[in-house]
Amino acid sequence: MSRLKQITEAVRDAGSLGVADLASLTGASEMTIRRDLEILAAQGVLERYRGGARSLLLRGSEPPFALRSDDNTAAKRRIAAAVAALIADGESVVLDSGTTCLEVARLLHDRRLTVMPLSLHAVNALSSSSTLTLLVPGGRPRPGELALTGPLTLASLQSLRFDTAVIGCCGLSAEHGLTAFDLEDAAVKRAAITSARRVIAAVDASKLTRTALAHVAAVSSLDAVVTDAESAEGLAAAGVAVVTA
Amino acid sequence: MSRLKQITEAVRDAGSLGVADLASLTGASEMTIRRDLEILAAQGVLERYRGGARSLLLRGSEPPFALRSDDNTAAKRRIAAAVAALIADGESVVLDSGTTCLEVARLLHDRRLTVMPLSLHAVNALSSSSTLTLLVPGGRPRPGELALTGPLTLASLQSLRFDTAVIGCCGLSAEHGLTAFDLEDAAVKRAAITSARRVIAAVDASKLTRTALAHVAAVSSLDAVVTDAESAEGLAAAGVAVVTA
DNA sequence: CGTGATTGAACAACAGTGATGTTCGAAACT
DNA sequence: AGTTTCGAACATCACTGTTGTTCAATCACG
Repeated sequence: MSRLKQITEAVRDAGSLGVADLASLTGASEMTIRRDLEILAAQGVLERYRGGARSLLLRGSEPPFALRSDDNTAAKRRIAAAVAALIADGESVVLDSGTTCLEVARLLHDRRLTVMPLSLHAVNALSSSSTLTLLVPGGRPRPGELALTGPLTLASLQSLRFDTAVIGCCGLSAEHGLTAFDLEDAAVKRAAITSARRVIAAVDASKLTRTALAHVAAVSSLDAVVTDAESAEGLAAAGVAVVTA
Repeated sequence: MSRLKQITEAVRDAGSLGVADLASLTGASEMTIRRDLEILAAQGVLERYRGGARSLLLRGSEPPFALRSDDNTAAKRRIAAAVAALIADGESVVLDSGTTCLEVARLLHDRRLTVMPLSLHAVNALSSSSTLTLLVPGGRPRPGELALTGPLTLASLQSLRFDTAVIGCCGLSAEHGLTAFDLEDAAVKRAAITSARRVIAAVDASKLTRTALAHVAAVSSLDAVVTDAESAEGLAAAGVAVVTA
């Protein structure tokens, strides 16, 4: 586990912690801790005060992108591979934001497709491809996440029709459907689902036990769920094709 | 001068050249030349054949972004600084593609502005800013240049009104006005100019002696021209404020 | 179909970059 | 005023990316 994540979690659990505490916890020098705190403060994870830092992470919010990106990479890669296998050459695809979908983007780099990613991370991963047609939606990128949101994004989606939408999410359950932490993100995901003929959700096991604030769509609007969890009976019962990666 | 640019120009001037020729010309090993040719072929600069490469650069087209980006940096920085000085805090700015405008983007990173860049390079340069409101236009990024073009870009521009447009160009003269190499780019530039109250052109001296294929706008639609050239009387006579950086 | 030239994969050497620790003067809190 | 904390500057180290070398495979041409 990276030191930044270790610090983030320690500060979150304790509410606030001193620089010396974090130095002895991580084994790094105090100077390094200060540099880390500066980075994390810039990401909005915590707030510095003289001698230490206090957490800014609310319950029900998400740790920032940079800290999630190398979480569970093995599972994400497996899920992403299964999603990529469901997509046929020549299709047009709208690709949601988030770390799992970013892995999907990497696997699509050399395919022959039309792709509209909903985050700048995925745009960057794909912008060097010479085989696919890359479409960038308009919008305001949320800091860190770089997920595109707002009226420009919605307008871009509404003017197009895709074969497939690949949606990541923060929570998924048969009862509450697809949920997201961010309200604007939820609106974008909804627009992406509406503009696609087929909807694939890419969901790692941890998401199946969680429900986030904003409702995106009912399970019935999904065509397939790709997951690494074995226990997805609830979803299968709701009439969705469950693909286990 | 970088070896890649040296190779590009040598091959362009000779039409085609052998690997051994390029190795002795640059002083690098043949293996390195082969690796360079692979890179340049991927950029569409040239075409490889067994034993050498032949140029694909047409007269009237532009060398790719990666090769222009560290050309004349000193002049570009000066021009960019003068442009940035013309922009007041709180303004909304649409920022054209190209290497000069990318320098402007870098200088705007910590300002309090609303900025819509027309190339992904500038988007990336600005996406880590916490002070400015970044708007991404939709569109299809042109390979290498990463300039956004197409109907999505035009729609994004048409739905907004900016205080200032900062336009780079490929050619500028009192007689032929502002010109660009790429037709789609020209349409985007035109839309940017239309959607802004004030138009600033950022033009290094080499552009003032050139005219490119696509007409963008007459000199009279510009409010100011920022350049490093001394001899801009023609433009001043046409009624434009000329700022010498 | 053979022969010589060309290619690219694999490895080694090297330089440039980024991360970490240490020191020390300046700033901040008590 | 005294103590603590902070961050700039420099040294060190690991790592990454670039270059060169070697060699087996491939290609073009006679």
